[in-house]
Parts: sequence; C-alpha cells; structure tokens
Amino acid sequence: MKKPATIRDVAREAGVSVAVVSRVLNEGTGPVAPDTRAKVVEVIERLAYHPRAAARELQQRTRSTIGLLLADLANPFFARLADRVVWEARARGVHVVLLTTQEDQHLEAESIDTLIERSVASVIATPAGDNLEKWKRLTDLGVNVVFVDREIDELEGIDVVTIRNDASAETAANHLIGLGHTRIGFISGPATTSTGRDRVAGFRRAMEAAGLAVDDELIHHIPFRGDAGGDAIGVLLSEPQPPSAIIVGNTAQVRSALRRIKQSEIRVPEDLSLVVFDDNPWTELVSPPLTVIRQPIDMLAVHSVELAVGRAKGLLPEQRRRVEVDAEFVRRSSSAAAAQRTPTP
Amino acid sequence: MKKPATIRDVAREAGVSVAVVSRVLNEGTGPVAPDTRAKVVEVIERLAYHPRAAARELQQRTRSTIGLLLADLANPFFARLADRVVWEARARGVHVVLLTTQEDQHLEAESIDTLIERSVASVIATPAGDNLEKWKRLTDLGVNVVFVDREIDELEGIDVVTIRNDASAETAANHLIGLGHTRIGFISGPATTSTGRDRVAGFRRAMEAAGLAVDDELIHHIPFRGDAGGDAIGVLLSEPQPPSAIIVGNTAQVRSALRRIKQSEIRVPEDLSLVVFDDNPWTELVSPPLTVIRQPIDMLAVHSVELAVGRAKGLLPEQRRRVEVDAEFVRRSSSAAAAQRTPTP
DNA sequence: GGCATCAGTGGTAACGGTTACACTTTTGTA
DNA sequence: TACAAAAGTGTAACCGTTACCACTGATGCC
Repeated sequence: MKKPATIRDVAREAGVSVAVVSRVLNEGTGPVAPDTRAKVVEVIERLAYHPRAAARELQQRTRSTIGLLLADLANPFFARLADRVVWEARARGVHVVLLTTQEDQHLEAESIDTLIERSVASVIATPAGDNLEKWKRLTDLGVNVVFVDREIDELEGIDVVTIRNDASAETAANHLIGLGHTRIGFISGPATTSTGRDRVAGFRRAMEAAGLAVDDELIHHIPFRGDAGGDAIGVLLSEPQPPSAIIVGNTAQVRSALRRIKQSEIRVPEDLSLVVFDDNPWTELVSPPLTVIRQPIDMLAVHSVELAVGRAKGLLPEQRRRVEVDAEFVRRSSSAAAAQRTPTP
Repeated sequence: MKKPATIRDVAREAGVSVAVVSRVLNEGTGPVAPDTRAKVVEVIERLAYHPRAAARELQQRTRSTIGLLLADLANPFFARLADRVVWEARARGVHVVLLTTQEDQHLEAESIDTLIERSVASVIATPAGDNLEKWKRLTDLGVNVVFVDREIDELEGIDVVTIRNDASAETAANHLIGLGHTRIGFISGPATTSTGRDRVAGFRRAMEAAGLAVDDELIHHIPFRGDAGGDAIGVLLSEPQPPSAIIVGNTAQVRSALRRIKQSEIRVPEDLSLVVFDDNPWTELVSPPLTVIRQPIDMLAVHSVELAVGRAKGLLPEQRRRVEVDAEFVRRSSSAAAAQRTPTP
C-alpha cells in the first residue's frame, strides 16, 4: 500500500518540470518536444502514475462528470435508461455518478445537495416531486440540468427530453376505440408528474374526438412505487359498468396490474383488452403477449447525454431545448375487438 | 451564475477564521463555542455554502465514495443489485459512482483506471474477464475491493460475496431428478466466470450422486450478453435424444431461451420441464409460471456494502471475508414429473 | 498564588494538479 | 546577418479544504 506517485515524482524522474508533465497529460495545452514527451510517457508508465481527479477538479472549477438522478433502478425502464446513459456518456469520455431518489422528495433534495458538492458539470434527472428551489439553486450554480422522461413546468432554463406522452396515450386509446371499445379504463402515474398528467390528457383527447364520454371513475392516478396497480385493476373491474378495455399508462405498475388480472377469472383479450406502457422484454412472453407502447429508451439516453455534455462544453446555443421522441405502438394479442355482449342485467 | 461561496467567504462573513468554520463543518474535530457555532451555521445557511468535495478529497487522500462496477445494467439482476447497493450505501452516508463494463474486458480495464483516478475508497464489482494485474494494482493502491456474484480465484486480498452457486444448481437438479428426469440439459454462463463453472459443478455433483450419467453434449456454456440462450435451447432440443428437462443457469439468457421455446411446438411442462436461475418479477406471470432459483439480491447488496464501507473505515479485521448466501428454490408450474413416454422410434 | 490543563480560536502549510508568465533556444524571413 | 516569431521549458501562484501548531484566557487544583 505504497502511496501513489504524484506529478512531481514523474517530473523529477523524467528530469523535467511539472509543467511539461502536465502538458503531456493534457494534449494540446502547449508544445512539448517529441523526445521529452516520449521520456515522460515512459516514466508515467513505469511509475503507474494516475493523475488524481480531485486535484484537477479543484483547479478547473468543473469536472468531466455528469450526475444521473433516477427515481428507481428496480424499475426496468429506468434501469435500461441508466444503462444507455452510462454507455453514451462513456462514449464521450464522461463519467456518471448515479443517485436514486426512490421517488422520495427528501431523498431527492439530499441528492441535489450531493450533486452540488460534487460540482458535476451537468445533471440528468427524472424529477420526482417539486423541490423547486433546489433545482433552481442547482441551475443558478451553473450546472446544466436535463430532465428526462418527466418535467417540471415551472422551471426555466432546463432542457427536457421526453416521449410524446399525450400522443402515445392518444394512439393507444384510438387503437381501442377502433376495436369498438367505448368504456375504457386508464391507469396513470401520479398527477404530480408530467407523465402522469400528459398521458391522461392524450387519452381524454382521443375519447372526446371520438365522441365518447370520459368517466372520471375510470381514470386512476397511482404512485410509481408499490403495488397500487393491482388495486386499481380491482376497483375498475368491480365498477357497476366495468370497462371492456384498460390502458395501463404507468410503466411501474404493469406487473402488479397483470398479476391481479391473472388471479381473477377475467380472460384477456376476450373479456378485457389491455394496452400497456412499457418497454420490457417480457411483455411478449406472457400470455397473451401484450400490446404495448414501447418507449424508445435509446433515444432518450442519446439526447439527454448529448444535451448534458454539449452544454458542459458550451457547444449549444443559450436557448433551452425540448426534445420529444415518438413512442412506438406495438400491437400484439392482448387487445381485441370489443365483445358484442348484451349489457348485463 | 455567480460563483459559489467558499469557506473563506463564510469565515469573513461570520467574523471568524477558516479553521473555526472547518470545525463546525466537521463535527468533533475540535472545540467551538456554542455562540460561534450558531453564528457560523447561520452564515452557511445564508450564503448557501456547500463545501466542495474535490478540495476535501484532495486534502484527505480518500473519499466517501464507493465505485460500483457492474457487467450490465440492462440485465434486471444487476439493475436490482445496483438499486440495492445505492440504497444501502446511502444509508451509510456513502455515494456511489456507477460504471458498467458490458462484459467487455477492455472496458473493464478502462473502468478500473477511472476508479483509481477517482480515488474511491472501495470498489464493489462483478469481474468480467481476468484483468488480473489491473485488479492487483487497484488493491496495491489500498483500494478495498469486493467482488459480488462472481469471483476470480487467483486474486488475494479481495472480499467476496456470492450465492452458493453449486448448492443452488444441485438443488435444482435434485428437484428434477426427484421428478423422474434422467436426461437433463444445463445452460450456464461462460466457463471463464466462477458462476458459470460453479453451477455446472453443482449440477454434475447432483447427477453423479443420483447415479446418472452426465452427457457433456447437454451442458452449454454461453455468454451473458446476446441471445445465445435461444440457440442453446435449439441445439438441446434437436439432440438425437433430447433432454426432458432443462436448467437455465444463466440469468441473462432466460428470456431468449424462453422465447425460443414459445416459438416451438414444445409444451412446458408436459414435454419439457424448466428451472431457471432468476429473480425477475415476471417469472410468475408467464405461462406456465416458472420454477426458479431466486437469488437474494438484497443480501448480496447488504453484505457487499457492509464490507466495502467497513473496510474503508478500517473497522474490519485484516483477514479477507467470503460471504455466501443461500438462494431460494421456488417451485412453480414449469417443472413436472417426467413423461413415461416410450422412446421415439 | 503558582502552575498545569483546557476550551476556544487563528495562522498557515500541505494536498496534487493546472496555468500564466518569464525565460531560453530554435527557426524563419527580410 | 539581424531580428522577430515560435517552440520548448521552468517557476510559482492558485484552487478550497483540513490539520497541525501556537496562542490566549479561564478554570481547577494543590
């Protein structure tokens, strides 16, 4: 456990000054004679010298790291997003500090503080609650913030990357309407999140455009964590006039919703058509394979990293960006024509 | 975008020296009069002062951060592991830098360099290839390394946390043997990984103990990434004497294996019994619900963080630890008694 | 009353890099 | 040949924090 070599050790060993070593380290910051460079490189190699990130960050007041603040890694949607973000970031020579909020406002606030202390150049986040001042403080400090998947309307100066939530929900609804369904249930995320609201808005728009009434009883806003999906299904199915189709617009609740349906007598799609928001590989493995709105996670990752890194390097125009990507509608077997059944007495 | 306040700003504003502010910041490093403390705290609050992590790290030669080096976040097993690790780490006031290797040796080597530069106190990792000297260099530098899920035998001075892979495979095999299966296929991870080898070893042991021949043709070592699971299934099923049961001991390949089976005419469990290594929530949602070896991810996370943080604080005895946790066998409907069918002509 | 102890505070040298600037030496050009 | 420009190198200040040490009074104890 010998203490690691410093830049001065290298300089002494190579018979040059620290400035020269530093210039070798940071290509392009000044001229170095080829011979000298070779010599220095050799010594660096021999001493297994690694410049310490902390010292570098202290001097330059920013660092080549982006913070990734996600709601919940146990949710495959976020897990895959994280995977892609880490990947894309690395392709650009940038590292990622990962923090999770577990959808908790306090943890989110704490995490933002951490990111401030870490003086990251940019932050990619899925905001959970409102923590308005915290986010504002972060941006005031010059940290570039990119919201992905969700957003907070009240905040300015923040880039946003999302899927077209309203349009996606509209597509899903139109699909079911086209199949003859008139009573359609919708399970969404919390009304405090933009995704939770936007999807419902798109759903409403489709229904209204088709001249169908929207029964508020059939719209459920439930949290992303926990197992509220099953309960929501239970409530919907025990309505006096239960829906003949349900859209689960809350990615995290698909599993628990599905489990509840399996436990019941309800057959899919004969008794109930189902469309879910998800990008899980297993949606095609269950019976019947699910009709899904597939979120283009890769695109979300690419764009958010692009923005985060671009801003950090000052390559982008001042004007904040809003990137919306289309989700893909994948029809499988969980949605079918509405039964022509006579109304139950 | 005003530049953030420093400890000197706080000191000046509060009318004290920087030493006092530092002592307020780091409880227990020296006496501070109650009045003075209150005053300083007030100023810190007012200036929204956050000590810069970089400066702190430079001074103390370590930091309160652990590196988490995982193979593949898109794999739900690792994703959940990451989630738990981040969670457990935070509970101990420690942050996590996440890196992924995508099962690639070169990326792993790069990542280890990064961790050195970042001067993390500890690293929790799922080693991919051998990168022996890299790992050695890391430990030589005094970084505490904890391998989780997998291990590298040749390396000393590294803590290990795994499930009892051999025993789990043995359990799975015994379950199938007990159901009357005699030709059992096994799909494992790469032979270069300890999990890949250990599971096969346990399988062999069970077979031999039951006096059953182990046909090497029925044992497949395949990578964790990609879709080799489907191909392996294909090969197994087109054997002259196909197995009546298959254990998929490669978590990452369960999905692709399952998809292949769905595409075929084979019925589960009538024609083929299936036991898979996995801890995915969806294994109970497919038809039939899968018999699984459930890996106790929480335990893996708790123990590895415990070790990583404990070592960093010097709380643990020098002696390296090896923690093995039991996996849980969960019987569902994908495994059934072997058919008493007459051999096909 | 003298002296050791200690709470409370301030000054300042590290920590390990980067970088502005000064200083040689080489090269290019009139 | 002379002189300007450019290439190559070294010195030292700085980034923001902690830790060590020195200093001042107040308190305790014989």
